[in-house]
Amino acid sequence: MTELGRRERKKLQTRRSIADAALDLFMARGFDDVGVKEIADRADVSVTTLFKHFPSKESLLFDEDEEQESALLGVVRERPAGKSITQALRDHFVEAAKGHADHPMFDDFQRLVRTTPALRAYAHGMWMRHQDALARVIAAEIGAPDGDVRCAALARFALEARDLIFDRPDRERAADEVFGLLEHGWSADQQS
Amino acid sequence: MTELGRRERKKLQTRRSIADAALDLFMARGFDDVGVKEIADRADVSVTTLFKHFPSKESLLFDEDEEQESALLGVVRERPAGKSITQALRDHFVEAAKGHADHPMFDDFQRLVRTTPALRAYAHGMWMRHQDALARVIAAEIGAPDGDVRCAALARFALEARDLIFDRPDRERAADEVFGLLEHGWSADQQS
DNA sequence: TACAAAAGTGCAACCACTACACTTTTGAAG
DNA sequence: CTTCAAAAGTGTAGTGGTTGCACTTTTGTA
Repeated sequence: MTELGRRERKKLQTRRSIADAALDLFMARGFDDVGVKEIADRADVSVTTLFKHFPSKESLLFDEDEEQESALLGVVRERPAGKSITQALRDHFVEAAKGHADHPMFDDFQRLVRTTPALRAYAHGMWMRHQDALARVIAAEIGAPDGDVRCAALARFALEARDLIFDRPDRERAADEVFGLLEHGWSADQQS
Repeated sequence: MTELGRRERKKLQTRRSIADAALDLFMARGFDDVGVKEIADRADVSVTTLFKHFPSKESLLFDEDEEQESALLGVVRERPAGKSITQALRDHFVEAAKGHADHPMFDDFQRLVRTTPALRAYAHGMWMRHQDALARVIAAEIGAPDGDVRCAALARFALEARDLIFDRPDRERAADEVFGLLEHGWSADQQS
């Protein structure tokens, strides 16, 4: 099934060496202080080749995206009986926010992205692309028609919630409050 | 109070002529098919001057932003007694979405922004900058501490809701559903 | 009237990104 | 093994937004 010829292997290899070079340099000196030329040089390819593998400078840092989406849809689709959709999403994000403590490089990466406006915007854009897929899964789960507004809204809000929570010091508590709001509504604890 | 000297008047005048030239050209031929040079020429200024008035090509289209924010904060702060914050926001957005039918140019403008990715992203970014201010007003209204997570979440979600609603054919109905979700929660009408 | 701040200018440059014409590599078919 | 076309990679020259710089012109004020 996964029979990759030499050609494909070499292609992936170049791609990886570019991404690796980019990661190293960005981590060391910041996103804005590293030019594409330098990355290409480090990866021993031409700038043209670099852009044949990646559509933009920002994209050099975000390679794996398919896994994230399937994981996201999975936790909704295969949540245990009795667990609400919002709870499933909450738990998923809390888990992800725990920050792979085994590999501290991940925290550095997050800090790089969060502190670089261009990267922050790009990452957010990528993340929000999952909105439609998530909305469809939610609609399927509750038997609503595709394109239902409430499902689209929940999908959008839940995805936004992740970024909202990430910026907070106490993420778990923040997740409880934000997803509590989504689950039970603003007027649940509030008088106005 | 508003005594503007000749200098300030001239400055505003050049600024306006730049913005006007940009609007005309963008409307006529689209955002991507008009260069800054051409805009500067049309406004009879140098490119350098153009960029001393506007930080980017996108910003040429978004001049007034202060009014929008104060209007937004106003509808929350000065909502009639008995009206919830979410309802006030809902009504405000529905009103704004009605699209100044008197001036059809506004609809063209909206279409230009919504169909140009760069502009859409920029406008969304601008819009979301109101989040902190809105969150603070909400917190003040319900007597919560500044920086309360639920208030920040409601602010964020409400702002996102506007864009969500704008894309729907029946905006009023969509507004009801989305803000109903925010007000009463996902589990209000849903079994899972 | 003189002077300093502010506005505007033109030029050169930077950087991400693209088009193009080209060479090299590689998989597969005869 | 040879042949051939597709695919990967290259260098160059460009575009377009954006900035830095040194400069002139305008304008409010002392």
